[in-house]
Amino acid sequence: MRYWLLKSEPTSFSWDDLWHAKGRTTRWDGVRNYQARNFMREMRRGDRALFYHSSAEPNGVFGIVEVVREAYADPTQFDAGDDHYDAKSRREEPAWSAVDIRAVEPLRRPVTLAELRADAALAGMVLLRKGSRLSITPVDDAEWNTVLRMGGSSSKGPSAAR
DNA sequence: GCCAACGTTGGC
DNA sequence: GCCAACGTTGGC
Repeated sequence: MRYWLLKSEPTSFSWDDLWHAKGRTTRWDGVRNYQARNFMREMRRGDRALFYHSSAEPNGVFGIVEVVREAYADPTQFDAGDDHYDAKSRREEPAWSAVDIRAVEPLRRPVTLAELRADAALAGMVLLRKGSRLSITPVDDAEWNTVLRMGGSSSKGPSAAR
């Protein structure tokens, strides 16, 4: 199983929105960056991800989600009424993908961006790299365990997962 | 609101 | 193929 981090601006879709969504599940769509899209295509059912609020007060990780459906064609790319419509994308070969995710549990304490930056064990996190703007980034096992520990999560690390 | 960093677009 | 201009992201 691999780990990821998903960014969302809570003013458009928050951890709370996901927690109260039907089945605590949503389609993660609208990604229009190739690198992020490629990461999404690497996601496998059962992979877990940190749910991160950006452009928020505070910024930080609020919960844990699970991939419940692997990459498929993002329908918003074909919807002329959608903000994420892409006139150049062809149905025979869709440019953009979506996955479905389900909320697993909130962190007991959200872990703020400032706390992430302050922890030397997380210095290599893709999220924290200078200039990093990707909405989907990989998280390694050690980083995952560190963030969950900081957040007081009851979930265990890779060895005890599932 | 500012602005650094980055990705994309389009003229050449 | 180069690269300047532009738009977006996102922390501060």
